[in-house]
Amino acid sequence: MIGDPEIGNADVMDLRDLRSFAAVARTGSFTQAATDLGYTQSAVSQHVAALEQSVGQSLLHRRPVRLTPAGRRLLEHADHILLRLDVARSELTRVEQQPTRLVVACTPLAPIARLASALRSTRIATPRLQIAVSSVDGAGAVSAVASGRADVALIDGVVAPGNPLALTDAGLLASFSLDEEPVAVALPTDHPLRGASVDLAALVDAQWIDAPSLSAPRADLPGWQGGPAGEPTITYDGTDLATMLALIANGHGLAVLPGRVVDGCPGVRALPLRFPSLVHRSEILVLKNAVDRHRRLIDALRAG
Amino acid sequence: MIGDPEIGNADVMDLRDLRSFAAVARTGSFTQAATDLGYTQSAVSQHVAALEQSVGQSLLHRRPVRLTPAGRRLLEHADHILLRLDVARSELTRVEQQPTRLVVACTPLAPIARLASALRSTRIATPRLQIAVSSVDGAGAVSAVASGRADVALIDGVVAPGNPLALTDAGLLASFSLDEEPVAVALPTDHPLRGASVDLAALVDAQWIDAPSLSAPRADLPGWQGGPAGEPTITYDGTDLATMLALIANGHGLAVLPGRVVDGCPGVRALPLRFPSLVHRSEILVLKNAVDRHRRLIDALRAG
DNA sequence: ATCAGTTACGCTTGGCGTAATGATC
DNA sequence: GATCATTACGCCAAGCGTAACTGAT
Repeated sequence: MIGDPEIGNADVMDLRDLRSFAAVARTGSFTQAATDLGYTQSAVSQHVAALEQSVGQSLLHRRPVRLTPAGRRLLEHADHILLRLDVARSELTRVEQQPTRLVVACTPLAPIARLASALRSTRIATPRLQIAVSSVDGAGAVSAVASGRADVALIDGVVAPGNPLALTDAGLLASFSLDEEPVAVALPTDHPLRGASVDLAALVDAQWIDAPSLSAPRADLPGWQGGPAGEPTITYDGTDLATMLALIANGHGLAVLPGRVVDGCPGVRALPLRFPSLVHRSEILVLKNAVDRHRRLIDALRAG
Repeated sequence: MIGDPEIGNADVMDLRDLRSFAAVARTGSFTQAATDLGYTQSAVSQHVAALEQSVGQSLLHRRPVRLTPAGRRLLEHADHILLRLDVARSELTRVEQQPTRLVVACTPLAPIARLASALRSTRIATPRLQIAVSSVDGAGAVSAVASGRADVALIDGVVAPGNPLALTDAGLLASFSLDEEPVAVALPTDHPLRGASVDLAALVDAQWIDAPSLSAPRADLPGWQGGPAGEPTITYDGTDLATMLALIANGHGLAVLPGRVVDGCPGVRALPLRFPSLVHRSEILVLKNAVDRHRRLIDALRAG
């Protein structure tokens, strides 16, 4: 019967399974997901197995762990669901705390200076107000805001001009563009490449440093097409910009970074990107519910 | 730690609890929800209790069963989550069935005739194609499409002109406007009220027939303000339009209905509504994923 | 007194961890 | 052989139903 929604839905797809699946997909490892969630590898394995049986399809290739097409589809839903669950929980457990604490989640290259001046100009920063800043990746920022661990997030990323940052949003978050600044390829000063600007395509064969915690990995850059498989890439997993620049200065590889942070750094020079046209964009992220509450801060930030 | 989404989320809010809670909120009864879901009243009671303990708040007033403010907030999230879960499941369990069967969920006053002619004109109705039509309410139609029990839904409702029908959508459904036609107050032919048209406000004290399965109850009409509590109202729970019109013709009460279905019916006349300005709107509802698959049908329906 | 939701209680099952097994590099 | 996922198994607890209980009409 079409109109009867309940019969036959007995199999309700456990949320623990979904959470474990999402964690495995995110980390690429059953072991890592298990420690993240406080489970045993065994438990996570059982969760994913249960989920796969429940939907009747394989969701993950093992060894290496990668999503199947079905897994990719499910993950999108799972992310939305888990995010909304976070929001629901944080909405309901909201202790009506007086607004003496503003928690801001930031990605490493987000414009924290703007935040500081915005707080000053709006006089939000009364003595009774505390600010906690913590480096998180984009997904972490979304999660932090959704779950109420942070009130707002300042996030950044490299995208085509005018495009919003790509986030898993379930229609619950509002984001406001703060800033778009030029990006450049960061090179050692003694690098042979000269000229006023450069095509990314001209550098496919170069050695790159991916710093996924600091900036989008090269493969995720908009307009980046494949490139030859197996070309060497160094990965730096930290969030320290100085370290990253030092690695570049010492010839370990190149990276795409906002020009601002490269300029004036010894041993490194920035070569503006000609194509594809990219910008380093910053956004402020707030729960839709909370937009009004943070209106003044948002406006001050947007005003610059 | 802000950036670590996983620690402390141990309490994952069981989906069964959420489902039971939503069912209770929908039906207004623990007992009814239990039978709908195939549980015992006791189990549903435990589910809701567990959920309330989990969020630390009362979600439902009992006796009569009604949502608390916190419950209302949670229900919105729960509906979205359960809907998305339905979509996820139906996406993954999609048997790659050849398109020989088109299942259409319809609300009682939806323009099925248009569907028939659209099918003829697009020649979708080849011999190998079957059509199943079943009456469902708006929420049922959403659920039917989300879970894949129906491919498309034809839904109707009374709204202010130009406004979409209100549905719990998690950003997964696409709806297309088909039609807006005038609504009228249906009266017995011998009713004393005369004139070319009528204000709803002039009829607050009249006897009404609410037919929630057939049309929006009066209290849900846009622009309906409260009205005196306790005025008598008859309820007809069926979906049969002829019965409804017979009730009106026999003086049991008035109702707001699309003018089209009233005109020409013996014993009943339609008085156009002057204020508030309302229309009977029809929409076609499809999973966003499936819009392309059903493009021709949608276009044909919209063309009229 | 009846109806509806809650609480008590026992039983079953599901889900976890430990540990052994298997596969892949 | 090391690493990582799966399977086996036992144990505990979560969750269900039955049935007694409570309160409201």
